[in-house]
Amino acid sequence: MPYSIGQVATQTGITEYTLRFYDKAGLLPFVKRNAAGRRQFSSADVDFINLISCLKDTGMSLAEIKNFVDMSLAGDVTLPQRLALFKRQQQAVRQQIQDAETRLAKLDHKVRFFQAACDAGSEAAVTGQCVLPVVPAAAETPDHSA
Amino acid sequence: MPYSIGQVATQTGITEYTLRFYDKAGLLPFVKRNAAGRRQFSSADVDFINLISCLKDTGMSLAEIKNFVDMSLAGDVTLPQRLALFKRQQQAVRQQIQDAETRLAKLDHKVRFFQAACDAGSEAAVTGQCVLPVVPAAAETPDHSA
DNA sequence: CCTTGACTTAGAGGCTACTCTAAGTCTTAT
DNA sequence: ATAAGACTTAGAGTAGCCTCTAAGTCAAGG
Repeated sequence: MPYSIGQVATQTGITEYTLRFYDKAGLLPFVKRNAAGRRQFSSADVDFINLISCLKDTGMSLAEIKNFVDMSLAGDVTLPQRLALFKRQQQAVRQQIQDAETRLAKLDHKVRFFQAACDAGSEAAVTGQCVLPVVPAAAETPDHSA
Repeated sequence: MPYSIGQVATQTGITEYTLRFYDKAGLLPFVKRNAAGRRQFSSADVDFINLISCLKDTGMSLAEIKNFVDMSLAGDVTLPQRLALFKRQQQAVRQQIQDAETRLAKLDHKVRFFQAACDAGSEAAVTGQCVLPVVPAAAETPDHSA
């Protein structure tokens, strides 16, 4: 028992507009139509759409995803390429996590800085305790601007 | 000794175009000009630009960053708001890391699936061992397509 | 003086990924 | 039969973020 586009939109949280957009873009070549030309999604289709969402969230562009879809349609010959693609994406996500952790550390630093500044009631009071400068402080230099 | 826009571009990896774009967008109101109207970046400016990069990488929009810049210029009154902003962004990044880990697990699963499929030489051979279906398999159903 | 090259501006163009409108078709219930 | 509501298409519009062009200014070297 197939699903309509509206039902899939509800299930996946992707709007009908976007689903049609993906279809137009060649990301959903497997979706069947009924006699009236309406899309009929199987639950395997829905699962695949969720996979697309997942890939997109890892930072894969629609073009790359289309590439993967095309490979999938091409059959078993492309298995090694698809394996390679997922390994690459795996690495990419690992890198993303590392980068995010680096940024988190910077944010932690900032939070400590602003906590101290808030407690002290002024930024100038804690400047110098923080490596990351905030706006060339109006408080720090006597100011000789125009 | 101040830096030119070209030097800052080299140092930060942000193109001159983008730096000017950021300036136009009000993200760099602190950058001074020389008599000829050319931008002169201090090293504090460069540090701040790196902070902007960092915030952008955490998913903050330029509009939000502008908001932060404006608050910084407004002085110590906005310290609590800035603290709150960084705390929010900290939480956002923690969430991003969690989400990335969830996706990484899915990718790991996919890699295992395709590794098995590659070893077996066909997708059909390992289908059913994987929750995430790949394209409504040409291999699984007898196929009655056009 | 004149060229080279780094800078200035305003504004046009481009890319990705939607998001929506318009006009029309199909399905279902009353 | 007809009205409501979910669907169809092509194509225009939007948002965010650059990216570049054109035309001009300025400083230093030959």
